[in-house]
Amino acid sequence: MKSRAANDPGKAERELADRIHSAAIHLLRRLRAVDRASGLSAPRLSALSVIVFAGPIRVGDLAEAEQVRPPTISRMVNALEDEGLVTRILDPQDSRAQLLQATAKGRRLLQAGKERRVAQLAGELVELPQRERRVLLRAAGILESISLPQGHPRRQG
Amino acid sequence: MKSRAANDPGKAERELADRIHSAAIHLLRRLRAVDRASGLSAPRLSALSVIVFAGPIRVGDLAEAEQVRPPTISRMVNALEDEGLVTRILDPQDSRAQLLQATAKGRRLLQAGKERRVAQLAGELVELPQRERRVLLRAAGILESISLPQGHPRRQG
DNA sequence: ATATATAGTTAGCTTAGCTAATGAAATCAA
DNA sequence: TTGATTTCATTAGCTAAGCTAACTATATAT
Repeated sequence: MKSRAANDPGKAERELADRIHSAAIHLLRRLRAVDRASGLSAPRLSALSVIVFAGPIRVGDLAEAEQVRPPTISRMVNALEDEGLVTRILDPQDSRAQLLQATAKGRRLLQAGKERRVAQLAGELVELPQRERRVLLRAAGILESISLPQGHPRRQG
Repeated sequence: MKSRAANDPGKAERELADRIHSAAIHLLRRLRAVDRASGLSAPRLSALSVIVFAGPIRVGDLAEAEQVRPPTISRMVNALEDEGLVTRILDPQDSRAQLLQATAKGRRLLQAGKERRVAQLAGELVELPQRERRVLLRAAGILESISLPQGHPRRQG
């Protein structure tokens, strides 16, 4: 009889992927609850996050990052602008385009929200033994490394 | 001079929490892209997932799990029912309430979607050395353990 | 028996998603 | 250098997803 891996190639990876996927979903589902305190909806908070960390960014690139169509982002940016969280500057390279930047208020709001999430999670982690925390730290590094496209050219957009 | 931890208690946990949080966000953001193939919107897919894995479940409990208000869920369930993905049965304990159950079609649709996500992630994991995959497997177990409320009574709903 | 609380839906609003069409600038062709 | 085509963003107009307030119906408590 052949080995398990030969009978079902990739089975171990799929089981691992399933576990990681499930853990990530449950983790973020729990943390999402504290975002109510930000006063922003989830889509706006997510868009603001991209603008803060990837900005200055073009409207179309933000739409792609958020996996929505440009008109959706266009209106969200208007709303964020009205709330004084984001400003637009003209793209010096291309005068059809604009670059989106977070304001100081936008950065503060996002930072506060992130700190609430992190504090909530940190409170859960504090009960873990040091050994397990080290495993989680290594895992975070590994997961971040596979999300970077460097080295492996992406084949699906 | 005092130790770092004494100067800033919980700093190590917050750094760890930040890394895990960030890794989970980026992971799920990437995987979300394959959900387009399901033909369902993200909110419906999420609700269906809860019904499949936690069902039979009451409408109000589903609303709480999804962190939305009952009217929002009420209409989503109607839509899922119209598509033949979910059915309602009367709660034998309480005739005001209903229990939601996924149909075979609903379970198949969700299962196919999950397999697409898992296959995508598994494809990324296959490039990792065995040692790192073992770290990820342990991390998944640790993360799942802290999300379980057993032992620690939850204080914030 | 009456009052109160709970489960879910309906009504009506705003926000978030989409496609199609438009305006304006960039790029390509001839 | 014009003219055609592509690209960036917005507008228009629709459906879906979020909310609160108000309602119906059943459960529970007085």
